[in-house]
Amino acid sequence: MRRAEALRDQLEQDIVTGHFRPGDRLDEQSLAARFGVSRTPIREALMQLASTGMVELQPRRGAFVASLTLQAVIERFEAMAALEGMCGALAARRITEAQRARLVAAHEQCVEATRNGCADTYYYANERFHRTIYEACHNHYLAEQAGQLHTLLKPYRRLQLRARHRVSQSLGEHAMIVEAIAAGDSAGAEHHLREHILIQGERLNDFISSFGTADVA
Amino acid sequence: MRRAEALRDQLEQDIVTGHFRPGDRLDEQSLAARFGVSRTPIREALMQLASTGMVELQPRRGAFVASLTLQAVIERFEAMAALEGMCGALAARRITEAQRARLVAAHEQCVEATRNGCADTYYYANERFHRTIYEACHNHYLAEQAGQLHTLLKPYRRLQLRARHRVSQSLGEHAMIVEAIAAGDSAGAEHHLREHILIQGERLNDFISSFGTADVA
DNA sequence: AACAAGCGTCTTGTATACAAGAATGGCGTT
DNA sequence: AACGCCATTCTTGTATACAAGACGCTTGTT
Repeated sequence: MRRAEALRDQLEQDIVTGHFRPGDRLDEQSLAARFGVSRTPIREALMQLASTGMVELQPRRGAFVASLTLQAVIERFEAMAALEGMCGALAARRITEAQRARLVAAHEQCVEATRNGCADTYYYANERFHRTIYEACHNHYLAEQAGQLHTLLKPYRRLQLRARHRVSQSLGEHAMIVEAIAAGDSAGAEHHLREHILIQGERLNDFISSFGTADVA
Repeated sequence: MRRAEALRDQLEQDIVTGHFRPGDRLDEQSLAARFGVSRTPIREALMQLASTGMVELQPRRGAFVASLTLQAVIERFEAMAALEGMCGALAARRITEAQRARLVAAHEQCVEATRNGCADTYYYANERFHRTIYEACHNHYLAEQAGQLHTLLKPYRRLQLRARHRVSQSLGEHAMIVEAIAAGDSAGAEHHLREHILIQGERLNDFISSFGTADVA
């Protein structure tokens, strides 16, 4: 594998896990020293991350971990609703038997995790749930785009889950989504998935607004 | 402006206008020599184009003008339908008076151009029509993504217009879109826009299939 | 004659060197 | 003492040099 790609993945991990936080400056020289490489592959990795929206490049100023305003996050939730809704619509028509089984399993694991109050397990099951839908739409490009946004919005999704009754509501939405997809109800799957995403944006908005902070970081 | 950005724009133009054709190899050294710069900014420009999908980077093999298979093009039309549909839905609720006027004007110019059989004028009016909708959704990110796909699919859209009766059909679709957006009919705008895009993919499929070529290039 | 293996060349990937713009600190002025 | 300007220094942007993998050609063998 090219070093630049390995570095990209490593940096992405560092950002997602919070080692680097939104707004942090990503100094090329320090990163190069830390990873024991030259600035060249570092720059390449940063540019790739910039193209996914995880990093913001300011000309002649350097790279920063993307710090999205509430407005920007909501915009992305709206776009995500469109993409994921389409995934659902297509999945309802194209899902394979094996994928359907995996979707149901992931959903049940979500239910189980909620019953046990196990936040981490819920988180990963939820991840599998959505990734399965992406896969089931049998549109590589769409799956890729949706997955990218999914990753980008990860931290904000975690946040909105802390809104009152959000988890149990979310489970109900998942149930309707599973049902619609299993029934081959394209329009229903799309509708429920879209609302499922849009609600997340709205709940996040509520949650942030109640703290009065403009920046989600 | 950084040289890399200027080079990216120039290369994009060269690809869109057909100076470089799908599948063409983009040799770093030749490009560097042609533009009188070193390979470094060339590489940067190529990576940026790769992130938009206009260029494909094969590790250790080099850069090629993206040559999408029919399957890949259809996937992108589906994704585009999702994004543009959402643009329409939001535009129906958020469009300003000025934007509405521009939309109507662009539509009328499309009608006019068709009546005169002026393909180029139609093309640019159609461009304005769609760009106005992107703008009217008042979601910068969504507009950006939709615009990027719009650019990427440009050559394939031109192709499907050659299908029988496609232009006049397209005009009818535009009319319904304008009407829905003007009426604030969010669901209607979304539906008509989505179908408008999906049909393009289908007509393209018909058109290509009737020639029996697997590659759209 | 056809195919495979090895070598040479060419291209990409990475490192280093150099240039140009931005930030910061000190000094001077008010 | 505070504000502004200039110089220094640090960082990014670009050029060049070097390394390593891929392709093609030649040559030897079957």
